Amino acid sequence: MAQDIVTRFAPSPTGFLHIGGARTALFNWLFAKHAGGRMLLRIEDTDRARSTQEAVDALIDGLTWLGLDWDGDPISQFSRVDRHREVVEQMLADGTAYRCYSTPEELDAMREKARAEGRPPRYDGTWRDRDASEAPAGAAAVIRIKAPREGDTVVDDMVQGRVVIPNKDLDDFVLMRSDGTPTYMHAVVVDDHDMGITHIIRGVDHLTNAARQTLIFKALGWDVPAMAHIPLIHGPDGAKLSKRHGATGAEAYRAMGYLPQAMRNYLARLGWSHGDDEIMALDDMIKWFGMDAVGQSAARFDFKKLENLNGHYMRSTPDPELLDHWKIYLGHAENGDAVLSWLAAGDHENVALAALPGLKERAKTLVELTESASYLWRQRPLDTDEKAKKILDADAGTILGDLHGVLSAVNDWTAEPLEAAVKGYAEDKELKLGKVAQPLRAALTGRGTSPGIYDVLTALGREESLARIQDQAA
RNA sequence: GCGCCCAUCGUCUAGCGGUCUAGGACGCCGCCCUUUCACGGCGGAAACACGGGUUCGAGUCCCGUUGGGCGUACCA
Repeated sequence: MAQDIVTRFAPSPTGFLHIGGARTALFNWLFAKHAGGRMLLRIEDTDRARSTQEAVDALIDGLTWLGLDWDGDPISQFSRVDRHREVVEQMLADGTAYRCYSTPEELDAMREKARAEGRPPRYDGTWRDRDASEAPAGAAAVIRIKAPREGDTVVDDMVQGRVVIPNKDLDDFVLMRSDGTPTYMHAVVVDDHDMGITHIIRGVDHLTNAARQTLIFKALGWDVPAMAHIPLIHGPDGAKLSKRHGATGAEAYRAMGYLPQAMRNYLARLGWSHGDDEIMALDDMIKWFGMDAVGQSAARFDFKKLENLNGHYMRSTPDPELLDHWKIYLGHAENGDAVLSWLAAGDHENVALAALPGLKERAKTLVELTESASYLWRQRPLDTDEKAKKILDADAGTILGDLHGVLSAVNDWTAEPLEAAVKGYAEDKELKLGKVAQPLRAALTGRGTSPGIYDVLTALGREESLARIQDQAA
């Protein structure tokens, strides 16, 4: 048996689960599942200012919603500072790291000079070989790695291939700040090593970091994990996905009425493919996933395709399950509470369940589903102001269609005559009665397209009403 | 500036030297189904960034150009 595969998702708590991060998590998850390995979760919270509990909760909330689980407890990087320090001490002792007393001003001057001379703005190694006795009294030092100045550092990447970075472009970067806290670069290496990570899967924006981290691994004499740097997700305009593109957090997609299974499928296909397969069951994704089929170019986010995929999952998700997702959505939607309390009352869940088959057929998102289901809880009759709105018949067809809606709008079939139901629906939708009656007749005589009418009545135990309606139609 | 990465229809992609007059999906257009919408079915327009090589043969390999992206912190 080969060594167990261990991947990790290591986000920094920014207040939400970035959609790019979500895909990184998904790839890590799929890769681990595919290999029967584990995925660990590590919170990169060394930046104390940004690392609030809420931010961490938001991360976990996003992952949970997407159905991405991890093994063991989330690990706080910050909690491991003692170990990070210990390793740096070791490097100091080994001579693979050294103290640097250059001031920020000196560093700035250094970079400026280098840039002016057309060289990469790097630390010039002023303190690289100086003796500690030369240190200015009382000055706080930073600890830098003593990186090789000749040769190249090679990153053998599962996605990017063999990437060669000249060492002269990788300076003696900082491992430990003057306040004694580790930098990201150092903490990542120590943690990945200690956590037994075998495969690092993250965005290409870390590719150069991969070279720097390789230097640390080597300085410590540790094995370098396998790496896979996946391409980034760009906005529809081709620029890096950012706030100005609108939704960048997973929770925003939840609030827009997308299903987690649709998100997973969409995200998986962004940068990864399996022949011509578009819609994939989770089990298939796990079975098929592999880094060799991950592309190398950035992908633009396409809402239309996501929407289409979502429509597919809306239709194919079993009603009880869809109802659960709907409730989750409502819990995060603008006016979801009102609907949620309606659902909680009486046997409204059953009413909703009965209406779902017809409703989900034409809704692409849970937002649309909520909208088209509104006849279920709207107060009737409408107040006069609302009635006063012009009763249009121009786009009548657009709105009525759903005969199944007409029928399920009736709260009590035996008490309320069909005419009242139809009238209520027409009023709801601001339609002329005739416009509703016409297709209703068609449906009742079996020529209509609306599928749910008989099913709903049956589901509601209204066989009696059904018979009556059919009589009436005849 | 320097380093690295990328480049097939509008978008996501298939393609791993000949089977490519380049396939699929979304979107778009038309037709059918349907007295609405949606779903579904059928059909259509739509791409190998450019220039050099290598080769009998290049979307596929190499180089350059152009265009994008990432990195270049005592941020992660």
